Amino acid sequence: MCHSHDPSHPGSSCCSPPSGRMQGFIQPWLLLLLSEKPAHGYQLTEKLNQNEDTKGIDPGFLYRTLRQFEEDGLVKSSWDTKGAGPARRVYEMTADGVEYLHAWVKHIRTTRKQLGRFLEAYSSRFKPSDKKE
Amino acid sequence: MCHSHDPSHPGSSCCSPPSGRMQGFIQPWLLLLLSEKPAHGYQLTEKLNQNEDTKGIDPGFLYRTLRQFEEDGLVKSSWDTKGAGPARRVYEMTADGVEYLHAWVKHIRTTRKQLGRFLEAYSSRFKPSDKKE
DNA sequence: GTTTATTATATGTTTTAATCATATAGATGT
DNA sequence: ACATCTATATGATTAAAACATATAATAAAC
Repeated sequence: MCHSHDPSHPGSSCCSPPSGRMQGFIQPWLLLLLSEKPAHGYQLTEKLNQNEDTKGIDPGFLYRTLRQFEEDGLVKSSWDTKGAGPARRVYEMTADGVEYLHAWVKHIRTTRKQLGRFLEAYSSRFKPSDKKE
Repeated sequence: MCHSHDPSHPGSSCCSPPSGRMQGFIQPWLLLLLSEKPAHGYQLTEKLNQNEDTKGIDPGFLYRTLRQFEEDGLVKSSWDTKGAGPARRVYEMTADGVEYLHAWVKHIRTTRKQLGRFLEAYSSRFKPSDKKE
C-alpha cells in the first residue's frame, strides 16, 4: 500500500515514526480523571479534549474502553437520569481501579526511562561531544 | 477471554498496563545500530539481545522490518557470501534512513514529554505535597 | 558419511489495539 | 414537526506485533 515513500512528507509515509499518540496512553488518563471524581463518558471526552496530549479521542474507543474497565472491575457504573439531556452512565472508580492506575504508572515510568536510554544512545552517536564512559 | 481479573497477578490481566515494550520502539534502535555500521539481521538480533530494553525480538518481525525499511528506501541490502555459514543479507543505511532516524527521534522526544506530563498530573493527584502553580 | 546443531533468512496465520463508520435515542430550541 | 445537541453504543476495517513454522547452508559430532 505504501511503496511511495514521499520524502516531502517525512511524517506520513508507512515507514515513518508513528504519527499518533502511543498505545495505551489514553487509558491511564481516563483512570486518573476518574480517580478525581466520578464522571460519564461525554464529560471525560470534554476533559480529554482540553488536554493537547489526549484530545481528539474517538467516542467508540472511549465508550468501549469504559465498558471494558467495568468488566474488569476497575470502575462501576450507574445511570444518572436526573438533570437535562439523555441519561448518562456515570462511572466511579473502585479500589482495584486505583491499584491498576498505580500499576500503569509504573509501566509508564519504565517506558519513559527506556525512551531516555534510547535518546542517550542516539546522542552519543550523533552528538559525541560528551563522551560516554 | 479475560473476564477473570485476578488481582494476585496485577500485571497480567487483560486490562492491565501493556506488558511489553511500546509500539515502534524497535525500529529506531535498528536504524540507530545500522547508522553505526552495516549489519545483517542475525547480527542485529544479537546486539538487540544485549540490550535489556530491546532483547527477545521476534525474528519474523526483525526480518520483515528490515525488508520494509529497504522497500521504503531507508536501507539497501546486498548478499555477503564470503566467510563462514550461510549467506547473509547485509543492510546498509541510506541518507533517507538517517533522516528518518532523526524524525523518529523527534517523535520519541514528544512521546517522552507526554509521559512526563502524565506523570506530573498523576503526582499532583496522589502526592499533592508539591502544589502545582 | 550421516546425523545433529548452528547460523541465517523468510513467510503464513493469528491476535490485539485502535480507528473509521454508523446507529440509536432523549431533550431542547424554533 | 424538524433540526440540533447531548449521550451511548456497535459493526467493520486496518495496522502492528506476535506466534508458528518453513527453508537452507554450513559446521560439528559421532
